[in-house]
Amino acid sequence: MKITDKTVEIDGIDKEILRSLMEDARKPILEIARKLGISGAAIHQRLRKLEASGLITGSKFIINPRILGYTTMAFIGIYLDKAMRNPEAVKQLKEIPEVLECHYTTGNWSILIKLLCRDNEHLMTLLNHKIQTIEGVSRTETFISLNQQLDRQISI
Amino acid sequence: MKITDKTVEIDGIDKEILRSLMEDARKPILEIARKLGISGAAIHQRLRKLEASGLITGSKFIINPRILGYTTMAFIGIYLDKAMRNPEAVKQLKEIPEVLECHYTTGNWSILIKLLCRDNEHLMTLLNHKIQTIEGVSRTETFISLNQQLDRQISI
DNA sequence: ATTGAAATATGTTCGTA
DNA sequence: TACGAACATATTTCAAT
Repeated sequence: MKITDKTVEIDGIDKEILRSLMEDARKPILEIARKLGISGAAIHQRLRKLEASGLITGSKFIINPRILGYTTMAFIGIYLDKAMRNPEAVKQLKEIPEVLECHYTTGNWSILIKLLCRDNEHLMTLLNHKIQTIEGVSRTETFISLNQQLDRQISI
Repeated sequence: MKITDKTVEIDGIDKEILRSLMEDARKPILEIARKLGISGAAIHQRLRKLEASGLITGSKFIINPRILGYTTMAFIGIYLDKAMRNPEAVKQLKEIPEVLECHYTTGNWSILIKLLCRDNEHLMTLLNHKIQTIEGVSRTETFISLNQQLDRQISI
């Protein structure tokens, strides 16, 4: 990742295009073009510009993990006993597929992770056998998400 | 949201389709079809089935907030002084566009939120003027993400 | 930056196996 | 489920403004 990113100016039409595609990545460009009253070619060119600027980083299908039996989301604050071992600990955390996010944070912990597992038993197994066993991990604090009320990107 | 979701069985071809589209929602179905050696119509039919099952919930363009000047991500644990006021507090949190996630959690806090702001000053303004001022919020604990190492969906 | 038109590629439906 | 063919749309490029 770059150390610095150049910020970019976007106008109202760019915003409309982005809002449409952030909501549904497969919405046809021509449909957006008709809605905005400009040509498909214009949208196409603006999208190329937005991609070149680095603002658009890709697109994803979003799946509902519950349908696969993953119903328990949790946040775990991790205390590491030596700062030197942080990169190695993070490397091992990344290898756990249930770990979805991993942040170095200010505050009490060295690291905060978000993870998604099947149920509480699965969570406990991960904690005992995959996370607590990482060298340098001295202690963890677990917060189970009882109910996620919101999940969105930044508003444009 | 439904109280219960029926879990679903998916085969290896479904997984390949999903993996392709979770990585790039605009990848042409026909391209996936060629890669897997089956017809486009078959993929189309499988996608309809996966949508009907609720496993696919949509698709999104992913944008890089840094390009818009949003560089500071933080987690905030919120103590609420009366459980009765939780729904109203959550409602007000949702109205803050910088709040990306909001979870009821076990543990010390009533609520954990994830938010994205321009810089530390913006974060402080949000805390003082938008979050601490919500009725029922007694105390907050802020953890700034110094570096996000990982951001992904569940692996299929 | 935007347009329309042309060329290419994809999405979608349907009858059949 | 999967296929292929037929049809409808969308993407992409380009010369012109």
